[in-house]
Amino acid sequence: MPELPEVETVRRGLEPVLANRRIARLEQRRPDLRFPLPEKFSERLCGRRIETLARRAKYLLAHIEGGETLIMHLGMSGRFTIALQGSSANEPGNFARTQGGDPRHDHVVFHTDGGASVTYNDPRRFGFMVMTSTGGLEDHPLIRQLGPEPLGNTMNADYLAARARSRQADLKAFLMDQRNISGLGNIYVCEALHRAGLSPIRAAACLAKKSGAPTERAERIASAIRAVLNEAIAAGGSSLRDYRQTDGGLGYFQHAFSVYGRAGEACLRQGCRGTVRRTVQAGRSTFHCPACQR
DNA sequence: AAGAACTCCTGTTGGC
DNA sequence: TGCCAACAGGAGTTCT
Repeated sequence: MPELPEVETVRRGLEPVLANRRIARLEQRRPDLRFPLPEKFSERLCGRRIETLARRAKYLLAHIEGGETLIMHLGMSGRFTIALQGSSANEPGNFARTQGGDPRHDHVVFHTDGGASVTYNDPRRFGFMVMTSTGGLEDHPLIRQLGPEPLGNTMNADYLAARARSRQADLKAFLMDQRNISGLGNIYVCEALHRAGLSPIRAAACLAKKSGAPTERAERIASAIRAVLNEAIAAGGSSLRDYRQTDGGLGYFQHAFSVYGRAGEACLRQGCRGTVRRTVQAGRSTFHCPACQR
């Protein structure tokens, strides 16, 4: 569900209430999400200060005083909601349901010494939380294999070409694979490919010349990825079903989609008379315009 | 070793 | 109205 822009929006929402605060109390309402929650979860967090709240790819990283890092992933339906002391947002009723989701799926609640409570809600439980030593974070199995941040300096046409050279997989699968480039998901891959005018079913190897040098297509997809992500972050992410910002508010980038969810509608590219088509790749929906994405 | 299929889980939607 | 299949922003595991 949440891709990089949504996770970054959540990070920005949580940072003011979590960074530099201590965990006063932890409510853990079930033993596991996708994986078991950390051993002695409460003991390892309570009384400790969260030094910083960072993001890597689609992961939130809470660096905890004492040398541990809490790695959190929202899966498909994970959501964080903040309730400040004296607010009624966490009490039963329609208001809470609208803001934070069905309370039956409130699995973990962090209470801070600043009087805020942060609730993790996740109906499908594809999300997870694991703890690891901060020193060994880069070697953690979940982190080690991640490709570069799409908004960082190392993600560029040269990198993509070198990585995609001689790859048989199609472009969409290549960009969805977090080992190649991290943080993209189904929505933003579809949007970036449309912006770049590239077909999702073209072989990834088209990004490189025989020499390994980047093609003009590689330049186009690299800048399209950056542009789409930056615009989506500026819009607070995309709200389709589950996703909400930490104040319960909606992101609004979904109104700026060029292809995602627009099957049968007209292509929005200037001068293109094509119609957006939905196909299925690797069991996931792909939206693209066959007329202008080649 | 790359690539594809299968899997986890709940909720919503659309067709009959 | 009910029932059932398809689908949903992800990605680890297991196969070929």
